[in-house]
Amino acid sequence: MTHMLIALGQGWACPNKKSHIVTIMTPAEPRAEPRAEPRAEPRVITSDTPANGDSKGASVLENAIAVLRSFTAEEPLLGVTEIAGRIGLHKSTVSRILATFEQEHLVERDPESRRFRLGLGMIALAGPLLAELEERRVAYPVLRELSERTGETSALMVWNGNESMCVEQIASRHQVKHLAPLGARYNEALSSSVQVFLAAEDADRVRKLLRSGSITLPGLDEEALEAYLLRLQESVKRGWAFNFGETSIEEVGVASPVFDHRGDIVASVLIPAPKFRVSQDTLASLGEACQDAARKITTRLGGRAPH
Amino acid sequence: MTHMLIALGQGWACPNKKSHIVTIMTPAEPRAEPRAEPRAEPRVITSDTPANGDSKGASVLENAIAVLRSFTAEEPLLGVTEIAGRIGLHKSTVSRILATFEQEHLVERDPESRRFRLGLGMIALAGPLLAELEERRVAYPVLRELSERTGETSALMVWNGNESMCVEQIASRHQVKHLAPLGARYNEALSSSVQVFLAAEDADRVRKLLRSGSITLPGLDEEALEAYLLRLQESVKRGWAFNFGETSIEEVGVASPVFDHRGDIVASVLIPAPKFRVSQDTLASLGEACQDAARKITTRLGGRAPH
DNA sequence: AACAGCGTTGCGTTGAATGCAACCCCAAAA
DNA sequence: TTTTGGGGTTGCATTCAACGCAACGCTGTT
Repeated sequence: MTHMLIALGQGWACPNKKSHIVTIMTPAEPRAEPRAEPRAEPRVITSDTPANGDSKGASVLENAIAVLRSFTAEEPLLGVTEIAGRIGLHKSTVSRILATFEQEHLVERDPESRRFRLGLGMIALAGPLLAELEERRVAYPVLRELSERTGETSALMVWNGNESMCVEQIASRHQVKHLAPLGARYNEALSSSVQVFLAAEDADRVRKLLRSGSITLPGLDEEALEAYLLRLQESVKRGWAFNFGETSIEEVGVASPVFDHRGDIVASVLIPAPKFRVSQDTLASLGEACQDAARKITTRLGGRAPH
Repeated sequence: MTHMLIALGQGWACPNKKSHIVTIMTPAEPRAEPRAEPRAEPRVITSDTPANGDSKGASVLENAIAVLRSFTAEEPLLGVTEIAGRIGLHKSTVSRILATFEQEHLVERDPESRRFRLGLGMIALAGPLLAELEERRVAYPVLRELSERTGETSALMVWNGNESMCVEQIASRHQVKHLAPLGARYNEALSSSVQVFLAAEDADRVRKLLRSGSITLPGLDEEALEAYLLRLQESVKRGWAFNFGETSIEEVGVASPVFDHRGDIVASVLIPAPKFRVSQDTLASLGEACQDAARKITTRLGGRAPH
């Protein structure tokens, strides 16, 4: 148990939740695409492989989205066959989907390698959304400074679909680091950013979420539930929440809330880090740095802590 | 003719073009969606309306993309019927498309209004792309300062598909202002940002582009073409290009290039403004401010002017 | 209470997405 | 030079799923 951390900072109090923030669920890890084995098995699509589970019954749209999702920051350039193999679709299908996307500027092809990449049309699509996410841009320089200061990765998370989702991230300068892609989602109760968001919900709703399994808490029973609620309160008082290797033996995390002008929580600042690099003391200092950054963002957003 | 503007600043010289930058075409105005009349005519889809031109032959994918495109920064919340009316599809079709998107987090629904908005899944999709567009984030504070200083809208444009496309924009504080949505594309030769990009191409390629009509120049003939090429050179010397009501009687614009470390052009800073607010003198000062901002961004990108 | 507008759902038809295989193209190997 | 191979595209027939329709459920209004 790592509960006994010093309560410094002055915490935040239970606010009501913000507007456009809704519900879902999922595991935590790099989060593989819902469909298709990451790569392995080139999928020998012969007569007896009508479509194994994966792409089966998937509508064009779902397939198309899967195609778009196969582009990542690490591998921005992909070939038709490559994509087809990964998501378990036929070459020709993928080729046609890509052709449509290309014509709509959602993908473009690298002139030399002849492979595909996401096109700038995506920006246009996501534009209206990006415009709304004022927090992102405000947060960016603050996160940068935070990562500079702590040396660790920092991220801006929002609560969406009962999951904590990453909308901005600055990579740690260290070799070993926690790095989740933009859009990664987390729903473990013990994840520090999830704690921050749940602390802003009222207790009954938290109970319901945990009981329903939307938010996962290992060894869930009534006792554990109440202990968890207590822990949330402590986090509020402390000003930041932590996860000391509780979701994964190798990871720790601290998180702190960002509020809007109404005192509603709109985001949280998260610092994930490899456990070996963080002792309980350094965890506390990370927590304070995190809280500090979150406050800065809150201020720049014209927000204020609740109460 | 507004050619005789003073040549101050020290200009930039002809660089080679940057990597992922390709080709297309289109008109200039707010650029209505390729498909479907903006709104008018609710489309009385009766038996004798098989599908008039618009959605005709449109694949599911194209329809789906059209649905996503109907969300704008001005109208982020849309209902099924509303969307269906605009893009000329059946309610049920749109409803089903949205259902799929919702399940993939690409749209979500506003709890109270029950209407749809873009979902954060879009961020995840566009993420790999956003990560690449380092220029955007670097440019943001600079643009903000630029708009602050000039009072006008400022934008970051990139060259994509033989069109100049907006990837970042700060709105003017004035009531009357030029405002194009993120992702808006321009292909008129006289548009100032287009001039900046073309000035970075070699003359032969520019000739080809103009002759092919990919880039539009009113009254195009050999003479006009050579005059245009000369104008590009002047822009380079001056350090910024301008468009003094030449694409539209009510608009003016100035633009200046942003370079990467190799001296390749990667973007341009554009200040569009209503003509009535800008004299030739103020145009020059806008141009200088623009150039200044572009240089700042270049520097922060670790870039340098060519030569 | 009746109405009107909106979103969803079942159903039958038909059109379009799929898988396949042949083909094209480029590049590396022979 | 020819040959071979991998990757991408295209024509075709099949079949499945997307479409339009209309009926329904819901909510808020007159």
